[in-house]
Amino acid sequence: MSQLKVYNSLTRQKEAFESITPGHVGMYVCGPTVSGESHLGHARPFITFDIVYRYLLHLGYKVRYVRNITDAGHFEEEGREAEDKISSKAILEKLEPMELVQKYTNLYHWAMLQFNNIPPSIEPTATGHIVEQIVMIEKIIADGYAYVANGSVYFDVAKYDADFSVKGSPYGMLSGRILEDMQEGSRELDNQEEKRNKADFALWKNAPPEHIMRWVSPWGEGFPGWHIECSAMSTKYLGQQFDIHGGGMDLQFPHHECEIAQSTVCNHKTPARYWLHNNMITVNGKKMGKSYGNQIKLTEMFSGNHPALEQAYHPMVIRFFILQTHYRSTLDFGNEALKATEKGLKRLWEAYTTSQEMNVGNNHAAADAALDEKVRKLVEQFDEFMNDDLNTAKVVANMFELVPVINGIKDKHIAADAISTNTLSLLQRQLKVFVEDIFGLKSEEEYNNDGKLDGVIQLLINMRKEAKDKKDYVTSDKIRTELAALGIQLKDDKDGNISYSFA
RNA sequence: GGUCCUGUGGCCGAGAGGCUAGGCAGAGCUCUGCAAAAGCUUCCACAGCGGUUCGAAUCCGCUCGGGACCUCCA
Repeated sequence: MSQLKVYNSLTRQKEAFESITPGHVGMYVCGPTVSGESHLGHARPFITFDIVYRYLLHLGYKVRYVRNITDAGHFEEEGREAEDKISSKAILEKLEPMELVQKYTNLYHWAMLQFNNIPPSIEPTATGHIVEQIVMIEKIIADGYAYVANGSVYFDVAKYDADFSVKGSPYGMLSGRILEDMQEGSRELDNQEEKRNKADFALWKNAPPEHIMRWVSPWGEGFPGWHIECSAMSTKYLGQQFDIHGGGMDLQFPHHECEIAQSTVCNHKTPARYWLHNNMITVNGKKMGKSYGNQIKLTEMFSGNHPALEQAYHPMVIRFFILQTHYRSTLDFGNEALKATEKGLKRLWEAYTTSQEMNVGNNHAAADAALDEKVRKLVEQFDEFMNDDLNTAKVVANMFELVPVINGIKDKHIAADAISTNTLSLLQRQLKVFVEDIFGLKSEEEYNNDGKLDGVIQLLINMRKEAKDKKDYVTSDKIRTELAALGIQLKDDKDGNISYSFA
């Protein structure tokens, strides 16, 4: 089998993946800031890296997957002005800051569950690692790469760049920018006068009196800077250098760039070997994000309760929508596209279910050698495509090519012995592995079916069958029509059975 | 202004020198008591203009369009 290759943002090319410790992988992914509700755009990295996680497990690695929760510091409430930090929001809602954070953390966890994302091995919080962050900042100061100003601490980017460029780690190495180029276009920010250079970034911020979230530090009461938590927590749980660091492309600069600088000063090596970045979800070609006010919250996606939505979309539909494109391409949101995904997923899932119930028979020689070969190839390519920078889109395309074959066998349109037992069982096995274990798809029915419903529907199906046998089409059509009105679709199969699905 | 990405059929999207994915929608047919589902067939592409090449959607140049980052951001 081919070897896994991933596109490394650091080197701008696909590279063979080799873990530092054979058999083990350490992966860090930037998690959410829990000052507000997650939106559709947030779903992408968490689903993308869930696939990465699942695929690495499939390859047999033991993976420690760390995904943080940013619940402290300097961040903004969605839809509010810049100065409206978590603290003032808390006052408005008469909530403790941690109460607010808890609320959105719970909501986030709920959404992750809806998507069938496997929880990370460790989910550290920024507030739980204030000490680690302070220790790290002290080390950076001691090494001379940070300075204190009015109770805040800033990272000295110019000095870092000068000293580490010669060691092969210039500031900007990840995002491909050169320090001098960046000076001109940057805008005015608060407290710029405290910084020696515009490019310097905060490691620790002095807390103004009204800021409720504050901790004692060697520099006075304040809160950690925007980037230090990831450096502190990834080092703590994954070591000075680990295998994969993931996140959205918009985090590449400055967030990941700053992480590299901080960690490199402390640990003398680039923190992660492979940097993976997923692209954005767009709306009419524009990134879905705070700044554009075009985001659709996940609760709205699931309920359909948003002006831009023509209907509700099931979490599995969204998951599949994301899988149908390569993670490094933008993905344009649209009702038409989502509906197409919904229909496609339904067709795929039904064929998948059929494939798992199929009797593989016992014939060694395929009657239709060409078809047998085609099926085998389509299945074998699953691994090949995933190994090529996790190309889920191509795997999905192959799965769809297998659908007519599966349905054809079911309908007896394709002879039972056309495909060998070997190939059929390979198909069964690999479909299950990829559909359920790696893609993490699951039946929509599982969400709202407690088992009793199935019994009731089977009863109605039997009644319809009896009516049909008696040519009592009035009764049989009534059962079918009224169930359809409830969103349950009956289908007369070729073999005389009746199956159903939820519309 | 700087750095970088991108432009594929009605829509969403793979592909990245020759074999021209896939899904949805449209059209026709088959099966069926009817319908649905399913199956089969089919229409519709590589922004424009040049260049390289035996051959370009794919490489190069220009033009036009879209976008990301440089500020919190997945």
